[in-house]
Amino acid sequence: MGKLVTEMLKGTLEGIVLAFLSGRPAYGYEITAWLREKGFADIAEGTVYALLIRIEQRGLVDVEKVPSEKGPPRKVYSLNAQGQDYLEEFWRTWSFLSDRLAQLREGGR
Amino acid sequence: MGKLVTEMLKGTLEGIVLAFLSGRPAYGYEITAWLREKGFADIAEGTVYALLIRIEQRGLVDVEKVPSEKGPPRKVYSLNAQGQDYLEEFWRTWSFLSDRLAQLREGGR
DNA sequence: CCCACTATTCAGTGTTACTATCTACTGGTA
DNA sequence: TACCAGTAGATAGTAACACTGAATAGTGGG
Repeated sequence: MGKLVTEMLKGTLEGIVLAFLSGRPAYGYEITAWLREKGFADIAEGTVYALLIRIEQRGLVDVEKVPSEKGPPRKVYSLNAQGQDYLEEFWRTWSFLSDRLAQLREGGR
Repeated sequence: MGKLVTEMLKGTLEGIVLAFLSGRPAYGYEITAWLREKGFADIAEGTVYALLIRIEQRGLVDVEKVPSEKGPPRKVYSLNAQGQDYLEEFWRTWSFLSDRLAQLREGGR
């Protein structure tokens, strides 16, 4: 979609991935494929892996290495309690921003 | 509000300011005050001025220097045709992202 | 044996918002 | 007079994040 969405994704992509992980554990390659399918066609794989490492280092997810039938072992990420808390705060912040924008869009002062 | 909203604002703040300018021309100090009032309490003034310079250089706004009764002259920004186009594309991109997030929030697949 | 697919990592880049500070002009007040 | 608060804008340096492009590694098929 271009540069615009790239900038908007900053801070948001993290929430998107965490929200996905709140549904079920998943590994990087899988998450990338899901994003592509969902219309985020141009999100680079490298971006997702970097993000996963970041949220792991912040202690928002637990990681388990699982052997794969095809290719190298998968790193399966699952949202932990701290991640849940963070996700809730993400939704609060998103709501705030989203509300402001909606108001602004309707010629709101 | 903290780091979360800071990251989310990347790419969005620009749209917010452009949307405001689509209503009427305004100058930096005024925009900052309006943002504060609207709940974006911790947006630094420097951030707004830097953003205005950016959108000016991209040709999205016209600028006029207007003397002020109090303090140095104001730089009044108004959205031009190119800015209008850009704003529309901003809203399209925002809608896309916003829809995805809404879907995801309702336990969407 | 090489290629396609799966799966992850990493170095280097660009954009954006933040912090902190500086300049500059007006009016009020000690 | 000297200083300060309020108005108005500019700028240098920093941190965070997504992107590009390439490398590595394992499996199975032509």
